Amino acid sequence: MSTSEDTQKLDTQTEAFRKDREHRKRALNDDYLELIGDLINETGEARTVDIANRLGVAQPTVTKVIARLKREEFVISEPYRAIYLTEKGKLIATKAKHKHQIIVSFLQALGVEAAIAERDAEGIEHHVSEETLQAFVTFLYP
Amino acid sequence: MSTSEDTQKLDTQTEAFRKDREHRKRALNDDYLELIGDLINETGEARTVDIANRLGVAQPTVTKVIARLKREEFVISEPYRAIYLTEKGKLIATKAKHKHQIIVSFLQALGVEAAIAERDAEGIEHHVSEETLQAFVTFLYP
DNA sequence: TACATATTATAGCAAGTGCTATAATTTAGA
DNA sequence: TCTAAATTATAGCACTTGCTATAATATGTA
Repeated sequence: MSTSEDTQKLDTQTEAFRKDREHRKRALNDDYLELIGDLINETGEARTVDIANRLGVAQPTVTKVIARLKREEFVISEPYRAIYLTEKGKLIATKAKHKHQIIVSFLQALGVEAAIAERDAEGIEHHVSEETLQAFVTFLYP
Repeated sequence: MSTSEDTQKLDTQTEAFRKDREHRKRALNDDYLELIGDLINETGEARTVDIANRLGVAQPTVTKVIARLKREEFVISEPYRAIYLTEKGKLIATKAKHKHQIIVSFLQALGVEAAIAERDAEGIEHHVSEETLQAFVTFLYP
């Protein structure tokens, strides 16, 4: 392998690590926003206690993350009241849900069992590019 | 959907979130250990400065993570000296590299471009279960 | 050898997620 | 209504990854 190819590989890998760190940051946002969207669809509102239960996390942890999501204008909420999505938040929630569903379907189509597909999708979805997602869709609906 | 099925779904989802948080913790370890393994294979040793360059991160960040990996007995190193893997560390590095390669091959087989496959694999690999990995292998070598 | 350069370690900061304990507020039932 | 239960907010802890600035050590070269 030539020196320039080495450099190219280095850049590609370093870029991959950078992207991965970005994705890790966004992963939690996606999880929260998607879940808040689900709860609103199911019950009309997203309450702190329900978010905490579904995520399997303590309630003050949720409160703290919601405060950040509020700062960043992904959600709206008054003290002691339920949480709602802004338009910005809705967009992310919808995209995340869509991606999630495609990945679960894709894994199941490959023969992965439903519960495991669900578990893996939860982690994978935050790291799948548009291109790869498209490849999944093409595989599902050729 | 019945109440017990709802509960089942809740448990599955909560468990998925729990697993995801575990995986996020391990992801950084995997990245470091796999990279240290690569560097040792390529140059005989893993130096802090090289790890920092490849990850695209500042050198003191690497030093700090290495200190933790040392505490947890994944690596060995003397002050101002290079870093080496323990048996425990080697095991994880080898597994991670194996998984990484399968995922890259799989994505490319699906038609994803090489550089993108590499980027996505970097994130995905930490969240793919044994079962799903096996499904990838079966797809590659039916 | 001695000095300049490269590398590693340390200090100290910011921001984030996670926890428990406890205070404040809302909701629901007697 | 009024009180008990449920819910949310706050305080404060630990730990982690990231950073910059700078000190300590190692390496290579004149």
